[in-house]
Amino acid sequence: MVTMQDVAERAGVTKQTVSNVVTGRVAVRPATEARVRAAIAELGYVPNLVARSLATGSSRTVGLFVPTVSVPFYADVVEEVEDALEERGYRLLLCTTRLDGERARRHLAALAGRSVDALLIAGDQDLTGHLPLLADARFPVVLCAWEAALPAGFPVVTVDYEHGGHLAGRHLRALGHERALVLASPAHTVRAAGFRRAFREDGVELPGDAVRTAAEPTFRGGFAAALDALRDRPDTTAVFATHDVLAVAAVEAARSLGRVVPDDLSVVAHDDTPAGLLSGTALTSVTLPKRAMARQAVDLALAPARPGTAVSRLLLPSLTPGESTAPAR
Amino acid sequence: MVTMQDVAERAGVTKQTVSNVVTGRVAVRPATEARVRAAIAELGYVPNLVARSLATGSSRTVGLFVPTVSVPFYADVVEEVEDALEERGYRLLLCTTRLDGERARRHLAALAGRSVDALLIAGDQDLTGHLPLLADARFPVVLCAWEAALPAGFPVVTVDYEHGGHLAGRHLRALGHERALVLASPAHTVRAAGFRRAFREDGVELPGDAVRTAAEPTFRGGFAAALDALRDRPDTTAVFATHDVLAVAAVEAARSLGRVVPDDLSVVAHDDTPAGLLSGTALTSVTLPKRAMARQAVDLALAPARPGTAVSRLLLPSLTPGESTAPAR
DNA sequence: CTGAAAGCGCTTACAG
DNA sequence: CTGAAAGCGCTTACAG
Repeated sequence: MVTMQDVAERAGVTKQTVSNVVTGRVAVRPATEARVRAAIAELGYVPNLVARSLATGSSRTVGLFVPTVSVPFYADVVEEVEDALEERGYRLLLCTTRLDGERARRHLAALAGRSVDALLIAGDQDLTGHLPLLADARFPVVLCAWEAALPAGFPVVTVDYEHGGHLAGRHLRALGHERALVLASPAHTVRAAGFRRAFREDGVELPGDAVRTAAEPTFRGGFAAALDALRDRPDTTAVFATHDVLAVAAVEAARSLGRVVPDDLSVVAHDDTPAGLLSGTALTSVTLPKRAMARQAVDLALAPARPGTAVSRLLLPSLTPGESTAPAR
Repeated sequence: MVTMQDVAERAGVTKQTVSNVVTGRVAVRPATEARVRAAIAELGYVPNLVARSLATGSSRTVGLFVPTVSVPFYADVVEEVEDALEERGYRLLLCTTRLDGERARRHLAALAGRSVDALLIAGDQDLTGHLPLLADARFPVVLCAWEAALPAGFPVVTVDYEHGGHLAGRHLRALGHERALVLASPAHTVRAAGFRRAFREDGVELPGDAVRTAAEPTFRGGFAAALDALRDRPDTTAVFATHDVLAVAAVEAARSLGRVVPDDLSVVAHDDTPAGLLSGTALTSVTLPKRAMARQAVDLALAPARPGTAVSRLLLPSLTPGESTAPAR
């Protein structure tokens, strides 16, 4: 293995001159620099990043916890975080927790000891029991894309999910819908609440059972719940699905009842992840600013908090019109 | 920051005795070990992994290149690799290339300099131009889940995709199907070839245009191609879709033509990733041994190749029966 | 079983 | 602009 010392000898300088050339921290006379660069090329020298990390105290690596990458939303988050890190010269150490506390604990232990400069934790996860570990971690911890149950004491960059639900509700109200249902995952009560508020503010109080919770946030679970709800309340003209797969399930359930989307039923989805494409219909959807969220979370994690810096950020979602909503008739 | 030296002083020993306790490499007298462990606990000592890496020459980290994590198959591969690594005490550095050669090159550069002990490259990727870089990488490189265009000179762990197509074909022939179509992604010619071979071996030569290539491997692309094909050859009784999304598209296209799956049309999918659930029907599918593939790739990457060790492995897929195939009538 | 020494390959003040 | 020295926090033979 060729070291900085080897390059230095070849170029007839000392190794810190080589270091100066490589890091660019200190200016080097052009002629010297040329000799050093030639030596680097001839020897095929590659700086040892581990040695650099030990000397500088920074590993140029950031850890990211996500529940899974098998859910399109988190897959997108991972790629956005990766992009943001790459732009800043950092690498990504990925840990999927599968919502398993024990896994999270093991990963946390593996990250201790300076192997990351910061840790991003995306998605509602049960951190109970790890809070002490996290609190005296030797690196900054930033929470990202959390909807509820935010543990105190950590910076967080997330989306105003309540506002997302509100946007969906306002959109449907603007189209004249009155009898609406919410098809929700158990974890999405905040989104449902925002939706309800939009209707209330516009003079329509949705009944208590307007929110139908799917036993599972899967196609099957959503399909069953949607079928059930639409049979129960056949006069329903609009559905807000808090999750993309649930939206597809709602469309299919409506279709199986002989109803056409959007003519007979309007459907608003949440987050236009690739799964949305599967329905064959571009869904009207609440869109989350994933890229902005990733970038701000990374910036927050990498820039040490100084007085006057925002320690938490709530980003606004938007509504992307599609072909799945139409005026009520 | 508390170091090994601090622990040593506290316990009244030298730091290499602390090292012996921490690594467990050398036996330590129980009484001494107890004192050391007490000191570690009192001081909250965590070994600096970067320093250890520099001393040992191993970072206990493995890099993984995948085209993307937004495709369910690769999402699964990432999680399987992560599991395999965790079991062996390694961490995962993730790089998604997005099939962009320039991204791959940058990532490769970022991994040089001993920041990983090995690199896994999953999924057909265009490595042209990076081959020299890879060839004299300072760490082992293992290819995994490649279907075609295998660059020579690297160990590879992959699936016999041709055999997967063959399984699909045999299954449909066993059900008595004769007029079959293949709905394929441009990259899946190997799977289509295996399918064709199964029919040929059973006495049925599929016409040249039996393989329909979707312009894009998306729902939309597959839907259009399937609709086109089924209109073109209305006597078709079975479809082999080389990709899960294409299978869902085929089911939907058939339905839109008033045909019922599996009664009027049998559909065999490839790889039962979560996307398959969206169709609402459990699809009969070729199943890839992702877990075995990940484990063997990791083992191959971590165990230095010795004479007599298999340097490449081809794993067998299987066929998982579902509700989307039935006897031809 | 425990201790003293050298070394892993860099960077960082600090002189010149 | 360049050089000599110390240090980052570990591990690894090697004596005792």
